[in-house]
Amino acid sequence: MEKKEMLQAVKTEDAIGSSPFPNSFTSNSYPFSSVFDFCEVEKSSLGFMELLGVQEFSPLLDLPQVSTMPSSALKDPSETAKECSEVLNQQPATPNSSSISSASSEALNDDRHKGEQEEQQKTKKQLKAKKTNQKRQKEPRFAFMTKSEVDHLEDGYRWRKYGQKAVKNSPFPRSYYRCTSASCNVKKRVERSFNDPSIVVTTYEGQHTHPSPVMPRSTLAGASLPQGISTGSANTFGSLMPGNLFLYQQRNHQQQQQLLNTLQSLGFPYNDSTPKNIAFPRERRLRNAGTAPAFLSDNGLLQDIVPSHMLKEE
DNA sequence: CGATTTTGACCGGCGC
DNA sequence: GCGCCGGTCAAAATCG
Repeated sequence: MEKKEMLQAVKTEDAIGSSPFPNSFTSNSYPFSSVFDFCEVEKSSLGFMELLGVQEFSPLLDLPQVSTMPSSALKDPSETAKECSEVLNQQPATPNSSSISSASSEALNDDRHKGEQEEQQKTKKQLKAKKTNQKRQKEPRFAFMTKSEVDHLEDGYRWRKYGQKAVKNSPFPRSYYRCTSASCNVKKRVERSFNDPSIVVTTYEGQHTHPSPVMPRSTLAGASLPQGISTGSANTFGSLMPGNLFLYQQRNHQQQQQLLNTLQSLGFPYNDSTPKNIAFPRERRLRNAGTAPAFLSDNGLLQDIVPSHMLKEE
């Protein structure tokens, strides 16, 4: 019911100002009017998982040289939506994009020499500093809000959890995941809204450097991209969308179509000819055990939307 | 037994 | 400088 309200609450006035979109998202093909544009997709109470909103943000981080970033302007608005403050927080690139931190940390360690340990720590820190510096600056991030019983939504990629932290002012922890594929450093944060525990906020960071292991090649990864959207970014989207859309189509053909239209209007790389045969490894069982009937066991409504040859294809 | 999760420690950034 | 906080590491535990 109140989803609309919530989304509006989350939607901030342009905290990032007139920031350009990432290189890969031109204004033509990706018609978000501001960084925090949302699509309200559906407010049915049917689903256990609903796509509530979509954010694309941190475009500034994609700029090649981000040396003079007014961090104050990028700091999260903090008032608008506490439950999403983390998502909105831009954390843009340290003001100095080079390697200052690593140098200083080395200096700090100088007096306490512990032989090997020190060296290890040094290298660790250097690595970490480099890593974080690079990542923080470059990776575009996308936040999705879904209504779901499960925290970690299946999106076609394999993730390894590498951390969990308590979220301030929230009883729900935030989990940190990393794509298990070697050389792919896409990250994902998952947390529950503290206002509405049924809502899961998933934040993706980075671009997959490989096709989804679950939906190999012809699915969403660049297959039907509007002009100007790179496959890299599209992968980030594409990897994410199917899970949500899939549930929709289980529910109602019309709703599914409506969702597709909405997403299309937002420039999502998704259209009718996009195959939607997605495998659901784990959560599938959970869903089936819960409110969902056995709709996931076959193509079901899938056939209403997807041309049959698509379903066969893989 | 390898892959994944858990969890406390650690680090850097930031505000005061 | 200090403390808080978000994010990450990595050893131990757990899972399949």
